[in-house]
Formats: sequence, structure tokens, C-alpha cells
Amino acid sequence: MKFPWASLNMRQMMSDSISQALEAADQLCLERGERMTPVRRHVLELVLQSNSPVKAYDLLESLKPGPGSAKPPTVYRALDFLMSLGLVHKIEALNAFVGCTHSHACGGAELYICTDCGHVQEVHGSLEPGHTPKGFKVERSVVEHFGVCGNCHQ
Amino acid sequence: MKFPWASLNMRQMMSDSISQALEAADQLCLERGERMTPVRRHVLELVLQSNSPVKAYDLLESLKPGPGSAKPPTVYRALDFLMSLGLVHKIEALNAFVGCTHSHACGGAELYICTDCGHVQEVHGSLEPGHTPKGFKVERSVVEHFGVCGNCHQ
DNA sequence: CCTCAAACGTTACAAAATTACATTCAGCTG
DNA sequence: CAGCTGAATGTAATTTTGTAACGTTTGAGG
Repeated sequence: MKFPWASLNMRQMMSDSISQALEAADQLCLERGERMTPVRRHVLELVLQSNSPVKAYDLLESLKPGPGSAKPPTVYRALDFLMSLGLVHKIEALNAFVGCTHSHACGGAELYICTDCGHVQEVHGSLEPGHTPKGFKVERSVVEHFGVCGNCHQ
Repeated sequence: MKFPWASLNMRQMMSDSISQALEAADQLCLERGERMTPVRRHVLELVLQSNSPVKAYDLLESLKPGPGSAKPPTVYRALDFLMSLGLVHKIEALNAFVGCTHSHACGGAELYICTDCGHVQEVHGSLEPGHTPKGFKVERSVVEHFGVCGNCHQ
């Protein structure tokens, strides 16, 4: 076959990039002295597999097939951990979660969420402090833009 | 008494500015051909009376003293209406609501929320589209900054 | 007065998240 | 290796937040 990569379907390509992300996450944990346990890794994988924001209870469902286990705290604890490392972001306005597409552990990011296809794009632009009130010390920012992405509104 | 206003306590001052806000809201409804009903007005008043974000179910409690009435939909419907007019904003990351401090009906605003005193400051700075991905059409933005305000971190 | 749609009341339920406590597990220490 | 300790999990129950569905009231315009 001339172009072997042409036979790779979308899913396999995804899987590849996901495995890479998972390895990167393992690495990050090592560096930080944190533990990437099976549950955490599984939750991260599930989040990464979705190309749009995932709800916590959907993750819960996906987790169920495992042993009897899978109660809300399981998922929320894993998500909290992953968020603390910046590997996952919560979209507050949707009560949903997305995997961080940047390999590095990222501080606050701006999210552009397409309400049509569900795709989320992350931008790290160190939100300019243009209009910050005098004396206000920002510690955490939630920035979520909803709209239609270039692919969808053509 | 030389300075009659000196005898006004904080609460009364609040009440004054709140009545003004309520009147402005009435006016806005008139212009828009919307109806400022008693429930809606009452909910708006309650939101304005709080100097920090209010939870929907707290509003519900405050509403109860009235007749037997006061079920969740009552509050949520009033809040939805008030938000549609820009008289109230929802803080997504807190599941809580604040009154809009700007007299005009405002589009998206940036909120600066002090995690110490709970005070919320609204800024209308037409969030610059600096890092918007190519082709993305923003329709609604959620911008919430958490931190410590000038008064608190001194 | 009559009609129609908007607003409201009410019940029930769904969805999202947390509390509290018991148990297991990995890494350390002796 | 036995035993300790704190982090990570399992589990049950509950709280918090929000909606669906449906019937009734209300008020502006014909």
C-alpha cells in the first residue's frame, strides 16, 4: 500500500493522540509526585475520547461496566484531581468537562465552545487585565465563549 | 438636625438605591413591552437586597413567608425573565445570582467576585476579541474572575 | 363579555454534587 | 517482613440545583 496512513480511520488516529496525552499525563504526575491511579487514568481517557464536553454522570455510566463500582464520588474525585493538574477543565456554564488539549499543565484558559458541533477550543492568552477594578487581585478566572465555530457556520 | 441624612442607616440607604433600581426596572419593562409582575419584582428586590450572590433556593426561602406559594419554578422563571432583560446575572461557577448594577440593560458583562467579602463588581468592557479563533462567532460569553477585592486584601 | 396567550401554581422528577464513614492500598519504618 | 500511616477508594445516603408537565389564573385586545 502506497499510503499506509490512509487506512487509519479517525478512531485510531484519535486513539494515538489520546495515548500520547495519557503518557504525557503519567509523566506530569511523576514530575509532580502525584499518583496516576487506574481510576484517574480511566476517567482522563474517557474525557479525552469525547470530542465534546462530557457530563460527570455520563462518565459514571461509562465507568459502570467495570465491577459494581462507580458512584458519584469516584468520578468527582478523579475529575478534581485531573483539574488540579490542569489536565481537564470544567465548563461551568454546562456542568461539563473537557480534556486539556495543551500538553503542558495550564493555568486558566479561555474556552471557545461551538454550540453546533460541540467542539471546544482552548486559548491561552493570559487574559489581559484591561478592565480589572483597582486593587482587585484575580486568583482564578472562568472564561467561556459560546458561539459557532468556523467549520459550522459556513 | 443639621444633617438629616446622617441619621439614615445603611439599610435605608440601600433601600433607596434599591427602589430606584426597581423603578428603573419597571421603566425598562414598559419600554420593552414586558410585564413586571409582583413575583418578578419581589425576586428582583430580594436579589438587589443581597450584597453578595444569592442562591435560587435561598430566594425561595425568602419568598415563602408569602402565601403557601413558592416552588422552584416560581423562582427560576422569575430569574430567567430578569436575566433576559439583563437585570440579573447568573454566576455560573457559583450557581448564584446577582443584580445588575448598571441601570441600562446590559449585554455580557465581566464579573469580579471577591471571595472574601462576596462583593461582585461588574465591568462592561466589551471583552476584546483578541484571541478568538479564526471564524468563531461568539454569541454569549461567561467571564467570571475570582479573587480578593481592594477593600479586603489590604 | 370572550378569547388567547402569557404568567403562575403545583406536583413530581431529574440532574449535579457533597457528606460521612468504612475500607483498601502503597510507601515507609523499624 | 510486620506494622504503621496517609492517600486513595468504596459505599450509602442526602443535599443542592434545576426542569418537565399540566392545570389554572390573569389581563390586554377584540
